Amino acid sequence: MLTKAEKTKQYILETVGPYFNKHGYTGTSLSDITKATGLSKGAIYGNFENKEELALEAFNYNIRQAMGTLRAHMDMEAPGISKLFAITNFYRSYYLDNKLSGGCPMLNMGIDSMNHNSILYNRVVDVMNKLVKGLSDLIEQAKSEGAIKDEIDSDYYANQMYAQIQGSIFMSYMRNNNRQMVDMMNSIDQVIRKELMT
Amino acid sequence: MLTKAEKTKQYILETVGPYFNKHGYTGTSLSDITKATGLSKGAIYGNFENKEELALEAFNYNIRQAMGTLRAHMDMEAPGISKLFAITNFYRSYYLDNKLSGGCPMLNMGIDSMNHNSILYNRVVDVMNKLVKGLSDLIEQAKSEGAIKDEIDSDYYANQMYAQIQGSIFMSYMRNNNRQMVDMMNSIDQVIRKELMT
DNA sequence: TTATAAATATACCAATTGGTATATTTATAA
DNA sequence: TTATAAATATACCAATTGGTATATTTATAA
Repeated sequence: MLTKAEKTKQYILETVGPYFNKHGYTGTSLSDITKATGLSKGAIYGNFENKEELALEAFNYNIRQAMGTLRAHMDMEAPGISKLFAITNFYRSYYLDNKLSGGCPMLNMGIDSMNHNSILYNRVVDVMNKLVKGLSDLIEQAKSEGAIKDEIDSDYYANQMYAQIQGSIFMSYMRNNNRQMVDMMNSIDQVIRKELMT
Repeated sequence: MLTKAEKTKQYILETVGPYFNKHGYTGTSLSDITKATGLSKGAIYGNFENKEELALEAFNYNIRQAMGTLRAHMDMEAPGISKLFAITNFYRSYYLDNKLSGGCPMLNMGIDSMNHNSILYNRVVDVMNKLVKGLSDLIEQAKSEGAIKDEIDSDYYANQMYAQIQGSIFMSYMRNNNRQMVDMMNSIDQVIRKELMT
């Protein structure tokens, strides 16, 4: 069972996560935090060492939220190639899924923390590398299952795909329109079918 | 000849542009600005109405800086197809060219202003649409010159390219490495050659 | 039920925020 | 050279910043 403090901590992260995602690190003040949570500074500082630690844990929470359904899907037993298509499909609704919580935490926190806060920045880079590695591993799996050509450079394609995903996320959020993400996912699917698959 | 105030205004924008680009709107304080310029608040507020107007003009300055060499190139008389390749070539050195000034103003200001400052945000979207339109027009030009197939949807490809460019910018800045941008520009060149060209 | 520990609220801190009114300095035209 | 206009510096403002020490409240085990 969760202690009271653990519940409070969880509640703070849930409440404050979207706020940090929308407004960034310096854009979120302690008074924003106390106002949004209805808690006092005592409660905040009793559960988190300082604003930076709170922001870091809020980012981790945001990533879990944004990636939630995908991660569960990936842990299931299934062919690599079908998981690849599940990923593009996941991103087809990504814009709408994350609109209310302020957009893509990777993009938001990456840009916000660059030149600014190395702890948060390094965490973003770390998550990015893990996500790309996950993509690369899937391509390798599909290769070993005979669905994707042996000569395909999985790292290269994983990086290209992630760049295309992030670029389309950026444009969709700028234009307040899902269109670019759908177009890009269709395009990635086509590359998988025409260039990668056996 | 420039008046003293005009020179000062220019000097402020040059000095403060990279600062806003690196640290964002809320991350740049008036005291940062006076410290960086060596000028007083009187000088700042004598030349700009408020912090927001200064940030907007600094963004415009940053865009001009980042796009400078490209714009001149585009205004010259040349076949559309060669201008398209000039664009991918321009972005091959974009990461390094804009590293010192704090990265891509579109990406930085877009994310910084989203949910936060509608004037700056709208300006980013406006510039984005103009840049994509420019790409689309080039494809159309190349079509009329017989270099690109008639059935190609120029708007679609222009949007795809811009998303790919921005995504690779993001990854390159996160990883502090030009690699992703070069790979992506090569990939775009290939699409132009294999899918678009006659 | 009570003593103690855990959790939260309150009151306060110096430093900084964006901005303004006014004083002072610097440029310009006659 | 001087009067005036333009430009910049200074001194000040209330509000807000992240953070802390301590008081108070709430949960927990005996």
